[in-house]
Amino acid sequence: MKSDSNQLLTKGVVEILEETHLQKMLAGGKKLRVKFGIDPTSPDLHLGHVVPLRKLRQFQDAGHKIVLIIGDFTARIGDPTGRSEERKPLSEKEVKANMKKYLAEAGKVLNVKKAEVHYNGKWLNKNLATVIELSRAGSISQVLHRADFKKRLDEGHDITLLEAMYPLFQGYDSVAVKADLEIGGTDQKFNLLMGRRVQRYFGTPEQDVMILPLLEGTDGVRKMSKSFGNYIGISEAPEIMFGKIMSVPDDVIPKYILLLTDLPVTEMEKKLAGDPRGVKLELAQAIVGMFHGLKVAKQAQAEFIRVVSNKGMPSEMPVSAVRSQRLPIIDLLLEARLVSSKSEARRLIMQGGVKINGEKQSDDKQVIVIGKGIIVQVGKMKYCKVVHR
RNA sequence: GGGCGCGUCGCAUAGCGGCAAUUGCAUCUGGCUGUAGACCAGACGCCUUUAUGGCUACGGGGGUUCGAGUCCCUCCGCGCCCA
Repeated sequence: MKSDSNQLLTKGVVEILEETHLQKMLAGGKKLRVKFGIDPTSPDLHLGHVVPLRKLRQFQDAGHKIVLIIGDFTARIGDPTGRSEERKPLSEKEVKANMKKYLAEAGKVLNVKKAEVHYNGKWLNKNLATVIELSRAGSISQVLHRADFKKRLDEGHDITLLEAMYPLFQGYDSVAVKADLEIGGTDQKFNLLMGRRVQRYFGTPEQDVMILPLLEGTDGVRKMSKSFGNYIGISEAPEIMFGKIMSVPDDVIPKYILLLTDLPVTEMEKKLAGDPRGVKLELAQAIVGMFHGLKVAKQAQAEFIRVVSNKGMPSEMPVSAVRSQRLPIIDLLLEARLVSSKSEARRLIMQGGVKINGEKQSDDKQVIVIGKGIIVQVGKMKYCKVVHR
């Protein structure tokens, strides 16, 4: 148990403010209220989201209270962190539906039932007086100094006053829920610290802040994000998830081990030098196991080795039915939805990317007889069984 | 309110009137491999009788021209500067 509380503040943590204050609270046996903000616009969780969720779980296991804040109000403004995305206002219904899904997914890591869940619209939506008061808690110069605002202005983009208020709004959440500690990624540092400022302004005790690293995506360079297309979703099919983890560049593997698993980091790192593939298989199994169970993870691994390493056929593949018993190959590919246009089909055949029953096809004009069903392969990964309807 | 500028393939960029249109990233295919990673090569609007072929495309609409992403007018959207 002792070593646990050490790990709590150190493992996979970038920075804690105020660290000594937090240590004192823990040493005094205080049960903390640990705040974590959720964006209701993207219910699909990926491994990047799992990093803070795991940390929250650790706090939960140590007996602390997790307080989840669903930013239905702040989502309407859009967090100006990072790039400017178009932000469609979500209806209440959409938020509810998204959150149901989110909490179900988060439940694979966190014990959601034991956590408090709040919508920040509850205290921000109707209270103009609070909002006015809030706009005094921060200053223009302060906001302008924030790194990514500055960057955006320098790049010739604009920032609305409302966006500038974003950090204050979400900082007020800390007042509303009496947070002792807030957890977030490095990109959230400014926002997290604003929580402290707002709490001070409203005369309540200031929260501590724990900053966690951002996880790189499958490209190993940029942070994992849906818009970069480098994410590994936690609801993805086990085999897909397994394959994606295997494709992550080797040098970020230690980080994955540290942030996403309980595997011994230094030991694994040593092994990585000699047997990278083995370490990655182990990692992939641990992560897939976390969401799908160990048994499924083992199956996924076997499947990966069979299909990818040994270039075999997958044990299961989608089935497509086409209209006719005999079809020109191009129409066949199109009808089976393996390509999106005839031009693409021709191109793929030209490039030698199309196989039928394991045989490479090079004539784009031939007519294929379906018979009792054929196995069509496009590229390395796309398999499909085609039958006559 | 005044002055200036910008809107081109998923994103980003190039484009003295002859353009299916440059380059980078992403994507896809092939090769190679411990991997679906890296690296190398190629492809990347659609359709076809594959052709010095047809059609559709450069924010919307109109115009000039044999010919317009490129010039002109106008509308929409975005930005900068001054007030």
